[in-house]
Amino acid sequence: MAGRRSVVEASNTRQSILSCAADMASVEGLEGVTVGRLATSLNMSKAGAIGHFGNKLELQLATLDFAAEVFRKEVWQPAEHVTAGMPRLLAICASWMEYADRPAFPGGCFIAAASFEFDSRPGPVHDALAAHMRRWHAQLVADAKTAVEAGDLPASTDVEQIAFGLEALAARVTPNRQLYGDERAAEHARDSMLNLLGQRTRSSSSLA
Amino acid sequence: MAGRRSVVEASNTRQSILSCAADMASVEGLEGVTVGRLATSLNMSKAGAIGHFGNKLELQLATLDFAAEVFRKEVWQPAEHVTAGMPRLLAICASWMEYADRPAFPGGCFIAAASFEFDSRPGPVHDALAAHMRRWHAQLVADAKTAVEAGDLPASTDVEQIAFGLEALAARVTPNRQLYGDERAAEHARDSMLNLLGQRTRSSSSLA
DNA sequence: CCTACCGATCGGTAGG
DNA sequence: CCTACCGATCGGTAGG
Repeated sequence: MAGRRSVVEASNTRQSILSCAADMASVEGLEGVTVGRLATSLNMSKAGAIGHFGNKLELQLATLDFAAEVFRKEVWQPAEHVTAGMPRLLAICASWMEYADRPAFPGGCFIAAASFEFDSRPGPVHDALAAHMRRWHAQLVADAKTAVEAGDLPASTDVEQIAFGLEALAARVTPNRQLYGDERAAEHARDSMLNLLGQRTRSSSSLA
Repeated sequence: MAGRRSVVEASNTRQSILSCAADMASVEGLEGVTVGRLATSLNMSKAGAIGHFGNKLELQLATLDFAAEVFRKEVWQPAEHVTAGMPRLLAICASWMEYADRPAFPGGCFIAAASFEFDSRPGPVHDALAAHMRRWHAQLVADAKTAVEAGDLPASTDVEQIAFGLEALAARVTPNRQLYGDERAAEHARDSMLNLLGQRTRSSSSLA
């Protein structure tokens, strides 16, 4: 083993560490990832694992960014080039629910879990998470506004309420499936989303 | 200070410990409550604080039950004697959103946070939490069924979807308020709930 | 990226 | 309900 590695190897190692940290954090929380167990799980020394980041806070921030990038690629990127407004809202809901149904991390959606872990804990992780979520929230609000202007949502629509509703429904998929074994959680979320968007099709009850 | 206390005093102490533990857990998670900091916060010794429960797991289970009882009293009890079906669903949503808007614990709704902390962590806390939530879920489903039978919801209604949607919307109030300062989170949740229940009143936008 | 180490805190217990 | 203590693990660092 051992010795210093090349820049490329170091970058690969860094990604491996972040992937492992994100997996652990999705199950035990971002605060629950300890340097010791992370290193053991990677077959590395503690100094080797944490050295790429400096300290635990920086590791947490890097892990959050890693998971946020996965989330962006899986949920937002597929809908990026869809027509703004209702078409894009529906595309986002579709990719979001596919992701919620088959999450990239063993403990389920990382972002949803982190938003409950750090909502009442001030600090850099809270702030970084809020910044990510504000961007996504603004995107939902913008598309809802466009949908109103296009006449796809009633003029009386509260676009903030729409965004809130979609976020709430998406986040609940993991806990409801994992807590009381509701295998249809993503389907319920999807149907409720369509309901909030006025696309009430109670019969179209299959995913994908 | 010190010395053993009477049964009544011990019971009071026990409640004080649980109240303090629930406050801490609502902010830092149930796993984040350490015996040492709990004791310090209570001006007690570690042995004094944990002695009432035996070990940390038993403390966690007792804290969960404590918070669940607060939740039951605040959310379910006010609606207990309301007519089953849609009237009771609306009453539950009302008390639920009042509670979400003014939660009993500094970190917000304890139950919602715990359901994200323990959804992917097997063990006694997961199981106890799931048991509580299953009871509440069954209550929502039962009232939704009654509402369908009474004609207050369409015959095609998926009652599981209704329960899922209400749970999702209620749980999201705390994180959205605390992460990006949405003071209208409870209001958005309430309006979305009414939407899911077919009581779409986009103009009635004031709480309580 | 490793070994070897630091002080602090963890959950828990013996004994009073 | 306290003091005093246990081994284990925490985050972090020096030095190579």
